[in-house]
Amino acid sequence: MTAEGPTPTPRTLADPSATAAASFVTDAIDRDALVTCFGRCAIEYEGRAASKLASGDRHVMLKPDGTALVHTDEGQKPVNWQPPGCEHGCRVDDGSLVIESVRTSPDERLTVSFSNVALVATFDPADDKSIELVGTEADLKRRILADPELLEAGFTPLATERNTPAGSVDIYGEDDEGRTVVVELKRRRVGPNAVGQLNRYVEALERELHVDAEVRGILVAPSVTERATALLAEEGFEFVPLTPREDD
Amino acid sequence: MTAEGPTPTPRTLADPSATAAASFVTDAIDRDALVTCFGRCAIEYEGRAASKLASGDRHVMLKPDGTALVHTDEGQKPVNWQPPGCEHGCRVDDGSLVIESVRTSPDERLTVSFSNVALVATFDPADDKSIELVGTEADLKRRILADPELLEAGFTPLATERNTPAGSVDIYGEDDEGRTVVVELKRRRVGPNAVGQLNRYVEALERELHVDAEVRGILVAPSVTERATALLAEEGFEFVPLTPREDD
DNA sequence: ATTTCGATCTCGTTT
DNA sequence: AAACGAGGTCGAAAT
Repeated sequence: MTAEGPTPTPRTLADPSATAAASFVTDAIDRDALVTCFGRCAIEYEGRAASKLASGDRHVMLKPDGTALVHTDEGQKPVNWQPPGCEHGCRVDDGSLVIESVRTSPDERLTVSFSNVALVATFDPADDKSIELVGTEADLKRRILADPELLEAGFTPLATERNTPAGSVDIYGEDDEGRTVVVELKRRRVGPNAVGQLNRYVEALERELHVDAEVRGILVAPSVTERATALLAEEGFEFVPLTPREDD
Repeated sequence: MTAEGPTPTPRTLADPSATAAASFVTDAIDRDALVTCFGRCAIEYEGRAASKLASGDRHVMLKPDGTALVHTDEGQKPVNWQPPGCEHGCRVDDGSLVIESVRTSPDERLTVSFSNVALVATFDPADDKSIELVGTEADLKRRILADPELLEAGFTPLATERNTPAGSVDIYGEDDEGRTVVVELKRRRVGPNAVGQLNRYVEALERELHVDAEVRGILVAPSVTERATALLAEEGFEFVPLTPREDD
C-alpha cells in the first residue's frame, strides 16, 4: 500500500524567461513529470463548448496522463481544464510562454498564454492510489441485502440490478404476500427525479410481467423533499428512511 | 477585464523540515495566500462519506476561499478534496507536517499527514474571473426563441421556465392548431432520463389544465439514444434534432 | 466505442 | 438555509 522508495526531488524555476520556461516545461513533459506553472495568463478553450478567459493570475497543472487543470484562487472546480488523454505541448509565441493541451474525438484544445511566469515546478510522483470509500449507494444496498427486515418485515430480495426496458432496478424482490417489489436506492436526500426513476421501473415491470397484480415501488433514502413526497403519494409509492452508514 | 498590477512573487521552500514547513504554511494561510505542497503523505477524510488513502506522492493545494484539493499524477478529479468554506490548519504532529481542512454543516474533515515534504510554494493571486462560455442549454433556448420555426412551422412560445408541480418547463407554447406544447431542451445527446423529465412536465400540465385535449411533448437535443427513442415513441412524444451552436 | 448512472458530484439560481 | 437542475460534468461498469 505505502509508496516505497525516495520522495522525488522537485525542480523549480522562479521568474524565468519565456524561453527558459519553455525548455524546462518541454523537458518535463517528455520525462512524464507532473508540471505546475503559476503566473499571469489568458486562456482559450475550443471543443465541446468554447470559452475565453482574459488575463489573470492562475495555477496550471499538467499531468503525465494528459490531464490539464487551470485553477484560480477560488472554487473547487478548475476554471478551465482538459481531460486525461490529451497531448501537452509548449512553445514560445511572440516572446511569451504558451502551453497547449489537445485531444481528438472529440476535438478539443486548451491554450494558455502567459504574459508572465512566476514559478514553474516539476515533480516525478510515484503514487499508488488505493482509496477506500464508505457511505455510498453500494453500502446502502449491502445493508438491505444483509438485513432485508430493514426494508419491511417479510421482504425477500430476489435480484439486484435486474434489467428492465427502462434501466436496471437497484433491488427487485417480493413482499410477504408475494407481491413484486421494486426498490430504488439513494445515498442521500432525494428530489422528484428519483420518484420519476422509480416510476419508470414500476411501469416497465408492470408491462413486462403483464399481470394485473400491482407492482409496489419503494424508495429508500435518508430523506425526501416535499415535492418528492407529493409525487410519491400521487403514484402510490412508499418511502423507507435509511442511510448508507450504520452509525446514523 | 485584464488583471492589472504586478504579477505576485511566489515564495518557495524546498525539502523543508516539518517545523519550517508548518510555520511557512501557517503564515501563508494567515495571509490568504494560495498554498501548494508536494510530498509523500497519507490522507483521511470523514464527512458526507469517509475514506482512507495510504502513503503516496501527491500535490496538495489550499485556496484562500477554503478549498482544499489533493491530486495524484492521474485523473482530472482530485483524489481527495474539501469544498470552499473550510478552515485550513496546519501543525507538526509526531515530527511530521499535518495539514487539515475542516468545515461544519455538514461536519467534514480532511487530514493530510506528510512523511516527507518535497516542496512548498505560496502565491498571492489577483484573478478576475470573467469567462464567457457558449454552447449551453441557454444558447439552445435563445436559438429557438429567436426563430420558433426551428422547432416547427407555426409554433408560438408563450413562456420560458413556466412553473408546474413537477418543476419548471424549459419552453411552454402552442402549435398552429392551438394545442399546448411542452419543450424540453438538452444541450447534448440524451438518454431515458430526459424523456422521464418531459413526461413529468406533460403529466403535470395535463392535470393542471384539466382539459381532455392532449399536451404535446417535444424533446430538443442534438440526438437521442436508442432506449430514449423507444421511450419517446411509447409516450407519444416527438424529437427535434437541434444543437446549441449555430455552426453545426 | 457507446450507454448508463452514481457522485464527498460542483455550481448557480431561486425560494 | 434548502431545493432544483445544468454540466465542456467526471468516472466506472456494462454492453
